[in-house]
Amino acid sequence: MTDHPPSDADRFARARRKQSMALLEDYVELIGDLIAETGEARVADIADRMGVAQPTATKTVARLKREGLATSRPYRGVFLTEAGAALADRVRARHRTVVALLIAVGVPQETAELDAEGIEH
Amino acid sequence: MTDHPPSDADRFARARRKQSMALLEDYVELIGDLIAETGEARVADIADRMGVAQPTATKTVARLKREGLATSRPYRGVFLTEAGAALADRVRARHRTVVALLIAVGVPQETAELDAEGIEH
DNA sequence: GTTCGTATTTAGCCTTGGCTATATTAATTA
DNA sequence: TAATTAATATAGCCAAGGCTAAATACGAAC
Repeated sequence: MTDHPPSDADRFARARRKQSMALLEDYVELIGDLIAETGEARVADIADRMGVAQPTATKTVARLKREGLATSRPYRGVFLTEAGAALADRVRARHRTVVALLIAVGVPQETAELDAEGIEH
Repeated sequence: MTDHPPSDADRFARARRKQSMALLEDYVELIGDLIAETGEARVADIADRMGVAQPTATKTVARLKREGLATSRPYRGVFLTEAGAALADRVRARHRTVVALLIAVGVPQETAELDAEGIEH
């Protein structure tokens, strides 16, 4: 046993769980980018890049902290924990892999870049 | 103007909107399947196939009705409107296209079937 | 024609991910 | 240093998509 063929229900449930991680991954990756690019990740920049109001970013950062992926000092920047940085690396690696795969398969580079994010999740 | 390169924010916003349609599409497709297979789409069957509690299915069906995609008579089955049936057709067509594309690219059939749903959204 | 079991709905709660408006804190500049 | 501005945080709202428990309607069987 324990090798049922996956039912619709199973697959939908899995998809829901995946999707719930996706936003956290986006945030963690973006925070890593911002720190790399500008030396710090401010909530305002995160909100701007995510296309979201600033309080929304604050709230999601709070969630990242709850999940042990980030830390922050009030009115100071946001920082990744080791777990957060590791996750950001994994996400970035996956991103590169998917883009490479799409290009290998003949998708134009620009399109590949745009589509990769969607496909990963 | 109006041809900015799409910013991160734009892309994330678009992704969010897409994703908000995805569940409705799944429901509509499933309802179409159930009607085709068994002659009717009962809430209990929908809930079961979606891997969700019955009240959750009821609530989503209510949303489908609000969006003009389905109708239902209390304690009777759920039916697709013309718009709903059209959407189901589009979703199904897209599904076939994606699977075909994956197979053409060398993905084993089983994997293709499983991955298609994720990739479409 | 009641009664009983099953299907459906309703009520009420939770989390996520948005928002706006309003504090509050930090930084800058006069 | 004091005042102003900009950044962050808090409060409180909304909809979606989950859930469980309780009420209600239907259909069947007696």
